[in-house]
Amino acid sequence: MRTLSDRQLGMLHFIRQYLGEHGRPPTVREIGLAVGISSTSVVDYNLRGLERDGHLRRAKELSRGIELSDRGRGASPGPSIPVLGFIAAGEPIEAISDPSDTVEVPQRFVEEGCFALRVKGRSMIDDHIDDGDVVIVKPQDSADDGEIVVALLTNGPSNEGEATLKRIYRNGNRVRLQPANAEMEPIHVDAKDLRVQGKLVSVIRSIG
Amino acid sequence: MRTLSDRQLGMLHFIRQYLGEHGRPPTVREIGLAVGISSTSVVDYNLRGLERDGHLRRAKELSRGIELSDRGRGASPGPSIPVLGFIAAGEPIEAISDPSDTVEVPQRFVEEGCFALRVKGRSMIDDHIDDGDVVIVKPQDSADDGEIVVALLTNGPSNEGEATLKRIYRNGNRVRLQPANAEMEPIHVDAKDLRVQGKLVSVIRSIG
DNA sequence: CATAATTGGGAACATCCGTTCTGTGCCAAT
DNA sequence: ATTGGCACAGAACGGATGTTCCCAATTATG
Repeated sequence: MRTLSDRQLGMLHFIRQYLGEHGRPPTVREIGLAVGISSTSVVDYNLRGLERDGHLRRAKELSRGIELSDRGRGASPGPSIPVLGFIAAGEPIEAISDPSDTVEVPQRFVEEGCFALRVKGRSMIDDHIDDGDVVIVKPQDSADDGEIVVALLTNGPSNEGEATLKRIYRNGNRVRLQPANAEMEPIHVDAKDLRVQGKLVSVIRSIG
Repeated sequence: MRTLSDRQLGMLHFIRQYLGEHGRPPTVREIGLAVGISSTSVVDYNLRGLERDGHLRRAKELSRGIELSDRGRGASPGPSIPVLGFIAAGEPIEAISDPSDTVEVPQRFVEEGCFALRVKGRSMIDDHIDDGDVVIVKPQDSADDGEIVVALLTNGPSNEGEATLKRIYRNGNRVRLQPANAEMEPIHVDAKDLRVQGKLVSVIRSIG
């Protein structure tokens, strides 16, 4: 996934704000005015980028045809938590450049301090977690056997930790991290080289 | 207060539905098309009436400048909605005997009047909807091709309608209902024998 | 360095869309 | 019968709006 430019971030932020304030999407020219773009073609150009990356959808040839993909529309936002990044079994969490990407979630997840990650790819398909799904993770430093956890490998090849989403199985002080994909091999690590960051508590999929 | 004419009632209803469906207000011409008014001036005329009675507000000279007043939106009682029953592709909705089964959902689903169904069995596994998942359904009477809908077959073998969850594909006035399971055959019915009750908007899975 | 790709600006175009004007039929009050 | 208000239809005006074309500046890319 590409990183969003400052302009696109600003546009996304303005669209969300405008929607909440007026209950209708802004026009291309209103967006341009708000983020300091004099030409409608440039707004259109960046809207294409945002649409391609799935941040919004557009109805062709229709005034105010912008529709934000995930988050609730307008009037009363409701409880929401930020989406911290992308995760895919076997790959590190990508830092996300869009701080305004949030999902609306049930209240209790907010109360429990959960965070959200957007699933990239279909590497967790055996658990029926599809590309684009949002997983809700409750922070905790331990987990029972067979639970799906966000695990941080502290002693990997790179010094930086890598976080992955996998099922966890303990065997003495050896730990097996089982991917949710039949074609991927499990990872075996020492218990001391692993830190559980949280446990998967919910999967939320938005259609359309 | 004056009593609203049938036309004004229909317009108000359409505006509310359009807003929920598209996230933006309709244009004058879209309203006219929906309620069977050929002239934009008549729509404008009735919109004036609705505005005068406080049912909505209008921004002057602005495309899609209609905004429903609070009275038009309907209240939002709480953060959870009841699970109405079980559903499985190909089988009717079972009435549920446990009225205490509710799911906590994002606020906007409540505002949009959604209801929830608990998935029974793995007959929708091709869409990665697992046994025990909760599907959130937004009430609407139409759907685009390929969308997953709750469809009511009004002219089935039994006189009572049967509701199923399937992907919908239109072909003239024939409709194909495609199950989400490779081992199940699609159903073909006349468009007049089918009523779309709602569209699948979200899947929520709780772990543990 | 040369070339292409990306990002942006300005203007023009076709259509969308709110508004207004004119006219018609209906109905009740005068 | 005449008047006036109401609900409506059709057409047209003008501004709003999405889209596209052409060109410039910047940044990769070979």
